[in-house]
Amino acid sequence: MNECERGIAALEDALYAIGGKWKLRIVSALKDSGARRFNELQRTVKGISPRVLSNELKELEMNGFVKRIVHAQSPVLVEYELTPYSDTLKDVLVALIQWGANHRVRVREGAHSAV
Amino acid sequence: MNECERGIAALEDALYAIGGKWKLRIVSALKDSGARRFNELQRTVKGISPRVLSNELKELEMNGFVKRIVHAQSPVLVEYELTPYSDTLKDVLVALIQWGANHRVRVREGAHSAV
DNA sequence: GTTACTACTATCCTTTAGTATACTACTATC
DNA sequence: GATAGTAGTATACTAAAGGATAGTAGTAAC
Repeated sequence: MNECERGIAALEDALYAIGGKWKLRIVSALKDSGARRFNELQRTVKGISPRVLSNELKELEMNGFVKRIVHAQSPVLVEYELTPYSDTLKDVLVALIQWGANHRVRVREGAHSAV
Repeated sequence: MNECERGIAALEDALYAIGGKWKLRIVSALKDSGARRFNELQRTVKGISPRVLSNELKELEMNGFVKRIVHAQSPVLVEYELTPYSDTLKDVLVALIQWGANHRVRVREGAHSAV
């Protein structure tokens, strides 16, 4: 595996971790509101189905972005919250947002702007 | 559309522009070698089918990353090359690669490392 | 004991992404 | 005139992502 291939692999790991329709919306919802329960999240993240929410939370947990906290009293209460590790995404997300916002304007303008 | 939604939209534009299995491999191939013809690219980017290569090149062109140059002599020769605009991806790609490389190590280690 | 909440899982379906491969229209070579 | 290269397109398929909706197991309130 040469340097270029390692770069592509790292890139794909990163894109896989934050890619898809819902992951960043869930992270965003948790960022805004702190710990949330499953059904609360389903109401907050508009349009997501419980199946998809469940899958995405598992992947977010596997990637270390989200912690699942079970409060064992009755009835069982489960909360999801962001980990400190999720903050490491900040720089890369800011870079993506800035580039994306600029790109959006550029494409809207029909790419007439120089360079 | 509030600020958060605009951020998500910008993010999705960015992820869409660089996402998928092939876009960055094509960009990478063009970066390494300068202008390339269609069939050259198909040989360089291992495993891509002509259909997908054709689709991806059209999207890359629409996004302003790639320029399609037709040399009208006979036989017709078509070359694809990166635009200066494609350089604007550099910072965001570097950030993604660094984060992804770190994340890969972290996940391999079973996420035992602090934070 | 019915209703409603908790946190999900299961099943099925549609849509999107990607793969495989044949084919076209043209030019050039042997 | 058969073969091979140019730059793709067309058709048909599989695989992965996501959507819709019903159901489960438990608790609690009315």
